[in-house]
Amino acid sequence: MAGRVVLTKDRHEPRIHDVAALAGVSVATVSRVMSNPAIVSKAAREAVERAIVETGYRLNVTARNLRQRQVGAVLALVPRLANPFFSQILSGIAEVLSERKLNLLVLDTDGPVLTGRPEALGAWLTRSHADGVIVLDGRLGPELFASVHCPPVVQACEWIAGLDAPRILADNVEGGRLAVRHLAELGHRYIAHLAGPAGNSLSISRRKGVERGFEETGIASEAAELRLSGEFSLRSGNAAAADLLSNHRQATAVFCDSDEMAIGLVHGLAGAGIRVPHDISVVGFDNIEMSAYALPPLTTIRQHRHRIGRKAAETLIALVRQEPCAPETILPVELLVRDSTRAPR
Amino acid sequence: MAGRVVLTKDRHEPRIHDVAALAGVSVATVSRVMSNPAIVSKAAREAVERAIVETGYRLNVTARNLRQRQVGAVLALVPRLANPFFSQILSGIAEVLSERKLNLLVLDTDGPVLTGRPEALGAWLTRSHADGVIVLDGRLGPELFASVHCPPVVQACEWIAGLDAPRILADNVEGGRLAVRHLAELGHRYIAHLAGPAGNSLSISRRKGVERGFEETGIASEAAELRLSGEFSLRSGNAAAADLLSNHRQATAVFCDSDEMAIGLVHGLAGAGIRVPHDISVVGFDNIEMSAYALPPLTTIRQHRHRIGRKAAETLIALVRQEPCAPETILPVELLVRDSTRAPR
DNA sequence: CCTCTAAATGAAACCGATTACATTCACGAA
DNA sequence: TTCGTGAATGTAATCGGTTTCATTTAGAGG
Repeated sequence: MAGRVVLTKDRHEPRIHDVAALAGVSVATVSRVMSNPAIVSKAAREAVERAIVETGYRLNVTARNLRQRQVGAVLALVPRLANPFFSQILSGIAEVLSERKLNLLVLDTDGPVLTGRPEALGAWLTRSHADGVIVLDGRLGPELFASVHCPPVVQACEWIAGLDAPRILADNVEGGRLAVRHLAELGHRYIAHLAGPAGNSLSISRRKGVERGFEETGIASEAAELRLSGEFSLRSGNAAAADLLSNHRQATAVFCDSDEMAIGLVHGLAGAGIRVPHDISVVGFDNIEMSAYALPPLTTIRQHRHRIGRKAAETLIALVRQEPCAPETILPVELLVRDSTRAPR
Repeated sequence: MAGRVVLTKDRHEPRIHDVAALAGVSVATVSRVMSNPAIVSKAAREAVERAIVETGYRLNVTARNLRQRQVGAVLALVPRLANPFFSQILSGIAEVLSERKLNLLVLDTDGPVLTGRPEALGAWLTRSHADGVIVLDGRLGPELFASVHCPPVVQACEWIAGLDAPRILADNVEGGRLAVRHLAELGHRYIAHLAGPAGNSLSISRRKGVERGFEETGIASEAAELRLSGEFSLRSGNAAAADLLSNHRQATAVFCDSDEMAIGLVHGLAGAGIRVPHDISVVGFDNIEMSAYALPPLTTIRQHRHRIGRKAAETLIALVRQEPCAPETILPVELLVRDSTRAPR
């Protein structure tokens, strides 16, 4: 009997056709039961549902995607996947996407395959690879996304000059301003700014806030030139300590463009016998989880990375659906005062 | 005028058929030029290559995947995407995958869509969703992966009891042993162990190493019951400080199952006026980047997370290709001595 | 010149779904 | 009875490639 052997290994996975045959309907009806049950009669629907269970049928997503000319996935371009800063944004993105049954694809733009030849990235920026792209790397060139093959793009956190795609940003200007005002109110007049790499979009905005803070508090002349730069990392923060001590001895406080740099800086200062906040005050940026547990716990500017990720994903989905969406969304930041700042001696 | 605009949006993207027509060959030849150029004549190949450039043709990956009955993607199941620990493993995975032109799909098993109903995960564990799965979450049940629809699975870091899939692990036993021996050699006899959640596979292995260390150094009787537990997080490490101080005052050293717990613990102890390593020594596990910059810099067990990720991806690829692969791979760990340990007072 | 073989190529089936369009049917109105 | 209408369903085209298999072609050997 043909029907008896059901569980042989070599029999192919059940397809929609098999379900249809067992339920005694056409494949179109089976498809409708899965996508829009309301339009099929109760009898047929139940027969199909039984047949699905009985055959152990699973939809082939690739086939559906081909027909519907979609991919069912969104690509996230992250500068350094190993960096905790980004993982929390990704987590926000992942949250929204999985609600929409979309997959999250991750590409490390600093991975060995891509480094050195950014044009290789172009191969991934295709409508057949992803329905949309979320860029977290501000270093990429705008021309990469200019191709007609490139799906809709949203920028989050950092932004790319010349790229006309919606941006989801923290209020970096306000963050810089808050940090400086906090320090100025404590009585600091010589405030150094440890920024990111030259040209980084985050640092540019924050610098603007810093200078606004200087003006508002009337300390522009003293503080204006106390500038350092790093690359957001612990290591570069640590290295900045030496720079600070040799070139900017008058500084009594440092505002850092990332918590990691701040923690690295504190470490470096400690190595030179300088204690925070006793000798120098330090303010970070980001409020990474670690900052609350650092010694001393770090005063910092909190940005809601998870929320940025969520908003970026939501904006991208709107963009893909051709719904209207704001060209720029700025999410609020707040100052968290902990123990790394106090009045200068 | 309708005809005037040549580059209208509605003209479909070029397909393989268009390339073939322009090059004056069949679609089969075009396909061969892309997948196996060696078997087509030089003349045809060059004509096709020209046509590809001229039309701006891009392969539709979905169509190819459908025909080849593959997905071109690997799914990583991570417990908490926002946790820096996992991002570095992911980065290793991503590296290998992109070398092989495979996509990395990420699913946060702690995301709001999945929490509370792990069976929802089953929908993703299908051959049509991914060619393979890398599980980083030891809390999932083995039955999830037992379905005939589930693609090949590899476990990394943590492992699931009862799941018969290759495992890529750090040498956790040796890590526990190294930590204890180091402390014992410094003269500690009352060594507490701050483990992960009860039943966690990592903690079980490390405990085994800890006890081996106790025996080897002859301190089993003193140290055996100095046990604490947390959940690998900063917060739980911080909370463990109170527990330690109220229940295990005699401890002069603590071995923690993660650097994050260790840093949280140091923070909690500092709040109670206990200084590390002056009053208590602390050893961590993982060697997260931050541990070198903590105050004090943390003595810890280094595990090569990036390498674990790479190895996991490589193993999965072998598995998918039905090549032979080891059921268990153990990667070495090493002790890094920094400043959070010293002889007891 | 004929035969044989290997290389190059093309026609058409195939992957597994969705969906446009046609068809059937039941029912109420004319 | 006849017709129109809308709901339910089925047939077949379609998405865009890959790959099997058959055919053509070129070159070597007899």
